Amino acid sequence: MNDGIAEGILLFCFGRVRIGRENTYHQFVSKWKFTVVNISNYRKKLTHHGEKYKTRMKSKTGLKLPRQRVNRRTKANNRERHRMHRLNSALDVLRSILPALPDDAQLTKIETLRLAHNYIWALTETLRMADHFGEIPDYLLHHHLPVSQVCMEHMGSPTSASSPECDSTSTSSTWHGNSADTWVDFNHREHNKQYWDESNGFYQEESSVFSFGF
DNA sequence: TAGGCCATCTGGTCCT
DNA sequence: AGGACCAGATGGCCTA
Repeated sequence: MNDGIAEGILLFCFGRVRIGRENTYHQFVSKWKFTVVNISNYRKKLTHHGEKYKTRMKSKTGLKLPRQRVNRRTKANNRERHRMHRLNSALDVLRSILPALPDDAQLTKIETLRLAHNYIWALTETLRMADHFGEIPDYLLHHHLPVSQVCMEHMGSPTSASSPECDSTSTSSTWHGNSADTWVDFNHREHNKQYWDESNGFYQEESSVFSFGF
């Protein structure tokens, strides 16, 4: 894979990154440089296992449970805690292999999954286009196109059907939703509003132009 | 202070 | 029976 293709993937994948609750996700991609998220800088919760919940448990139930049941519940809680830790570890691994943001802001869980989804789709699309045309498609590198237009142009392809912006098959309200999400055009540092367009089945941008180029 | 994100607890369900 | 998985509830931390 040459630098042009790699760059195209990065641009396409990071074309939009949710900035959500604060402006800590400064959008930037240094050419063909993947930065591993500094997981150690991620704010860790200063909680002691179960300590802060004992009070709630006691007041909520108000009952003295049989010792056997308490033991079972305790073991189940430990298993569940370890299961969630494994899940979080897997998410950390996923974050580490995704093209990372330059600062140490860590992607949230949902952002990690969405970015991974975008990334896989971009890789797949890039390979498909490279295989078909022998080069990276222009819209990944130079052209300024509305995202919806790019998606519409590829609505027929199997891979594009799974694109977050193009997915018209999903009925998940948590993925598309009906509310506007705030995204950033990282090339222009502009905040754009996206709306789920029910009639067309894709995100419609308030801003009409989306840049894929530097 | 409200809202977002998170860890944890909990009870239900399914599977081995 | 016990473990895995799931979703709802709860409360802490952080930021705007």
